[in-house]
Amino acid sequence: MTLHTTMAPDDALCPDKERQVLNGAAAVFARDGYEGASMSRIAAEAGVSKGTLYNYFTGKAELFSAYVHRECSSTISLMLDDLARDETPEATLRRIGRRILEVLLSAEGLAMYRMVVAEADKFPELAATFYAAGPARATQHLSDWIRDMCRQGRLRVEDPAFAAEQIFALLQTRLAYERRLGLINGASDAEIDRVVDGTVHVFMRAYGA
Amino acid sequence: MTLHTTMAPDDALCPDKERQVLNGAAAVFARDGYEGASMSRIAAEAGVSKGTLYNYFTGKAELFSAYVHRECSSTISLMLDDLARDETPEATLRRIGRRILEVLLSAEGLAMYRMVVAEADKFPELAATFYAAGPARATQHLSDWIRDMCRQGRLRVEDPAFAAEQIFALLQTRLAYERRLGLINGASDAEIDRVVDGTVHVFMRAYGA
Amino acid sequence: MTLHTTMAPDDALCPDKERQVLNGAAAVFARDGYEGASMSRIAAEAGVSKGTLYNYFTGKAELFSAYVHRECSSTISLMLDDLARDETPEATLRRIGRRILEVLLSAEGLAMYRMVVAEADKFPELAATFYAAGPARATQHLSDWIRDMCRQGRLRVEDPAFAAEQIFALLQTRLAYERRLGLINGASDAEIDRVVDGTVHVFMRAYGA
Amino acid sequence: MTLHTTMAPDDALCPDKERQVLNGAAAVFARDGYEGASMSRIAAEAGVSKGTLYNYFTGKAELFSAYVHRECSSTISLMLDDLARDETPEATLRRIGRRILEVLLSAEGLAMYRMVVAEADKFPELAATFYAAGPARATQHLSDWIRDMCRQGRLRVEDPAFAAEQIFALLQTRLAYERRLGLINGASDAEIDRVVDGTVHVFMRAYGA
DNA sequence: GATGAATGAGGGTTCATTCAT
DNA sequence: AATGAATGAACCCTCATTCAT
Repeated sequence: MTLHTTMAPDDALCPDKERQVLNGAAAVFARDGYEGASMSRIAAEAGVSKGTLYNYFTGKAELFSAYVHRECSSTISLMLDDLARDETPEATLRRIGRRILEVLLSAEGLAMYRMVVAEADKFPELAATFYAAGPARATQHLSDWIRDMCRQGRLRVEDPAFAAEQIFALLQTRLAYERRLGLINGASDAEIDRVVDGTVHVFMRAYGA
Repeated sequence: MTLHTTMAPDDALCPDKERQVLNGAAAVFARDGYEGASMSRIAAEAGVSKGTLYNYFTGKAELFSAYVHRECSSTISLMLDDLARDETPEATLRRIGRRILEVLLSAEGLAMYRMVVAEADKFPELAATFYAAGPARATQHLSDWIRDMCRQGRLRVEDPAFAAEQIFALLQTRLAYERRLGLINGASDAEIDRVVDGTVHVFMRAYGA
Repeated sequence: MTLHTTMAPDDALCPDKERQVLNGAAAVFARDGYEGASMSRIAAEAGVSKGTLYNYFTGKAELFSAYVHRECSSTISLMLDDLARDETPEATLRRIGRRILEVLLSAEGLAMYRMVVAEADKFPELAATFYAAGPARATQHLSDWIRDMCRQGRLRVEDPAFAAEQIFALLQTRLAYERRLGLINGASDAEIDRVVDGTVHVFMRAYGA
Repeated sequence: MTLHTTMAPDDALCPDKERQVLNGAAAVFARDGYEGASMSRIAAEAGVSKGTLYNYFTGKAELFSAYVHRECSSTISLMLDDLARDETPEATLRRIGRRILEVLLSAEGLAMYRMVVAEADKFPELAATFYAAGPARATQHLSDWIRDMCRQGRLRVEDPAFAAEQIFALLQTRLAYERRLGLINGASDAEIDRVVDGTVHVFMRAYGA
């Protein structure tokens, strides 16, 4: 039973010192990676004692896993967007493509990708979770839309799932690749537009009705 | 003790105890990543003493750097292939695309990518080296070819460099992504063909004359 | 909430949540020893919270002390037996010797002995308590009996106290020693008889009238 | 860095920094027991760094094991003594009994006994080693002697092995028991004589020819 | 009286690195 | 040039204990 009065705002927060811990973990894991992170630094970052970490998670691995799961549920799912009806396929693709690319380029998306790729062998389950929450969901979304467009005669695609994955891949031209390698630290709107436009252009030429 | 003369065969090899060290480092780094690797294990794997490591490299970071540089010079450069003249652009693209994809899916290429992405913030120079030796070279190669094809009137491309990067991105549809996440451990020829064909198909539709 | 009245059956028990704690402590101490035991495990074993432990005992040391004292008052005192009158000294000695040996070989007696010996330097008072409750009482008992037998002319003993301690020592031939070292996990009736008979035999030959 | 010359005596010692470690371990284990000992304290006591401990032993358990084995090979084996021919059985028994008892009462013998009993469940192999090196060897020795005396017609014993164990048990009357419990810190010659004489007396009365 | 979240010191162990040989 | 013993900081984790609820 926690608090009584006057702490309404904390009420939604305080039961979750676990959240506090996870936030600290997120900051440190994102900065240092799994192996590079230390429980001491996480505790310091979270503003709790080292022991407290172990009151909520059985160890570093489980804390990492919880962090990845939470991030997959929240950040990554921002990728999805509504597919409005009354607009050209180009416009839809441009809008949703931009959304996806922005997530890929975001600090959270980048950190997630790096860690999950780096530790894929050690945490196969996390890689699967990440894949399901991110790329799989995005391409599924795109695939559904493609199928719809085909039905409307506005696209002609034999293998919508594969075509969706090609969109996803095309969005990772240049910017995403360079960002993952730390060669760039962000991207201007113009640069993003360039990639998205390139994706739309190629896709429509290849699959437009 | 007979030494130098009688060991001619070793002579070409032994001066490179450095190579021996690097081979050990390669095995351990590829398996455990940078943070996960230990100098002890590298020494053991290389069959030398721990001290010897420090006779050739100032520390773990430099050893890692040397390993990445070497790998970039050797393995990764396999990506390039001759661009024969008397064949269709499709055939050339298919051939070179396959070569690139095979490197991306190889154990060495995978390990390299994972490490360099994971440690990009800590070793920016290595990320740049990797990028230059791998993606940049491959896309440069493709770009030159595209420009040539345009001159021959067989392709129509406004921004050859960007189009080349799109090819590179399209080749990373599905297989490369899943491999990096450890969701698959390899790919059949048919699967590779599927991706390469998809790349060629989309590219030619988008940029064919 | 109905509380006190309706819980009469528990009433006799519950005041002794202390007992519950001690039972948990007994299980864990006996299994893990003093240093090896943890307050967490004791709380879990007892089915109470960790904090409750400190409501009844000031700390681990006092809890251990209380446990040892209780065990000394209960289990160990089983060693004593009536010394019937109308039977041969051999018969009495055999009966009481068997009783003592069985306690020494019991799980409780073994655990007690091990802990009290292991921590004798850290808990001198407990060693004294154990000694008083166990060996001292047993040998006192035997000593009284010997003196009685001497008075009746059935034994001839100069130093009854010492002779009693010799009985106690003789009972620890083989079985007790091996059990304490974990070389055996128990003893058959025949094995016990062998030791008891040997004790009686030697003692009567040495001190029989 | 230590020294160069003038340390000839250390020459036989210094190759064995392992010995230095073991000596530190001996001091700490003997004082604190296995669980109570800490690798930090052992390192400090040995005058080496904590890391050095792990250059010689894989961990605390192995270090403990090595210590017990060494102690068993050295200290404990002092128990044995020659059995001269031309003296009475009483004299022999008194001499060898005293030797055994002195070892049992020694600081090393005591520490060994306590630890090996306390950790018998965790290190069964060490308990067996201790038993073989100490009690088993002593009783075997006694048993051989008894058999010899029987052949000479000076003792009459049906089960020499068991009788030997009875001697061993009788020697542990009072002094050994109280010492193990920390009730006494040593024993005077007179006290030792008292126990040894008591042992000889009882044994000869029981088994003398 | 009972709880269990929070603590921080200390546990055993591994590490990259140094340096006398 | 090569060794590997030695180091001590830092690692992850467990502990006995406290205290607000």
